Amino acid sequence: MLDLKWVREHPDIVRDAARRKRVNADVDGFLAADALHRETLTRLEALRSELKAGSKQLGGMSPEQRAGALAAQQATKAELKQLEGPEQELRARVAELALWLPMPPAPEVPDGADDGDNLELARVGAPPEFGFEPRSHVELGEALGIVDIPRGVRLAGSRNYLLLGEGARLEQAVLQLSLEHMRRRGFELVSVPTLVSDACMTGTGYFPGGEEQAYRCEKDALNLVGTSEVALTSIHAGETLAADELPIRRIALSPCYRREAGTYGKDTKGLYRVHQFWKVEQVVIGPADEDWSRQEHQRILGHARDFMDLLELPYRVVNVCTGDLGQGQVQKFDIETWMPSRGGYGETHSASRFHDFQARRLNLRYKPGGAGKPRFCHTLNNTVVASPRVLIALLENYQQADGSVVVPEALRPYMGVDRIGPPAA
RNA sequence: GGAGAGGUGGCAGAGUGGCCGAAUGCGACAGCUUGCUAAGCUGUUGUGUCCAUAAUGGGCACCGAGGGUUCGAAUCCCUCCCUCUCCGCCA
Repeated sequence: MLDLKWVREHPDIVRDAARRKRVNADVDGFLAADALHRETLTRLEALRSELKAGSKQLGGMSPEQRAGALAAQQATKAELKQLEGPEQELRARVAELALWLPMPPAPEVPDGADDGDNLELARVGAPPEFGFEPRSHVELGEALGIVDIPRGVRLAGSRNYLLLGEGARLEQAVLQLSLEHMRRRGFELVSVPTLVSDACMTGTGYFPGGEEQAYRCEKDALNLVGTSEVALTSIHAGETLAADELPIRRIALSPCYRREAGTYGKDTKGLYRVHQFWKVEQVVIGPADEDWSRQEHQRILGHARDFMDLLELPYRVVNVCTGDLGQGQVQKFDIETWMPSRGGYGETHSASRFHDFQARRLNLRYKPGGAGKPRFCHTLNNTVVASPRVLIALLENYQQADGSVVVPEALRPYMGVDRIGPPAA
């Protein structure tokens, strides 16, 4: 959500943001509906004022005086009734259109149509050189008996999978290591609901627009989250926090559910694009301070980079272009990790900065120090690690000629072994 | 799931149709008094939105949410949500 007063004063900036972000927001439709609504509201409130004053007088009148005054009151009321319907419709229309307005991207966001136009900012580590024909994570995992996609599909349809034995343990090891990694950085671990209300989905910006991507439990009007960001960011919705409570830095470990509608034929092989996965997500709620917000964005990006360094995986960081930016995001950095079977880098992390976009929708505020009025917080989030996607990188980058997979140093205390396999002949 | 009770301002708590945007108390803020602390006295103290403005002002809305009755609703009616107590079920 944008500050609607600001939108009225800067329609060009919003139009430009919509064009560059390739989002379908009806800026002019919004402006027209908004103007008409305010005009209607002014007339309506004038009538209400009149009616109210009349009612007050009626209270002190004698029965004879009443009869005449009542007729006038009823006429005013009839006129009021005629305006109420249109006013409500207009108000709803304005609110609906406002939900689609895009947050203008930060100045350093590159212009572009899609992820092909993202700008590489850094590259860390080198892709491994294999003295043999490297295998994909699917080939490795099936041979080792730790990944079973056909049976996963049998249980729950396409894009489902099973991890078994050392595969499931490797997943738990990465997740546990990441929790410890973030604990050291002062983040509070929270266990959150993964079935949430529409208010949470709308508040974080996933609705309207993302309904097709979410699993919906219609009976209870609840939605399975695609990321724990939704719950984590919504925790203090409707509250006014004290300045000294900020920033709030939290992580959650949760299952994530995505329908992946409209991705038929895309990334169909393996564990890259699946309906259900685990993710440790970092969310920060901070003060309305652009400089702080930018610094924090770098910090949460850093936490994820450090984690990839800990796993000793080659990755790069990209500055996501306007066309690949979400409606509410002001700026986004993705971490892409080297995946030999793709012959390239695949997205494993996404660090977003929202300014006050989510906070406005959630009505998430804080009282600045001193006697200031409450202000909307700034929110940010980034992945710490997501599995099984990270397993692709681990299995493929650490594979050996004999089909075994070396466990990176940092994971060994959690795994109890330094190698998975080799597969039985 | 069944039965009952209840949701009022930062908090506690009155208010059963007009004099209620809401008593009273506590808290908070400002001033006075006091050698310090404590106490006492006086005053102020909700939010949102719209309109006009140089500051300032005015209208409207808000007593869990939405709808209804009425000239007029915190108060009456309907629906929903949430909380508490008891019973049932259950990881």
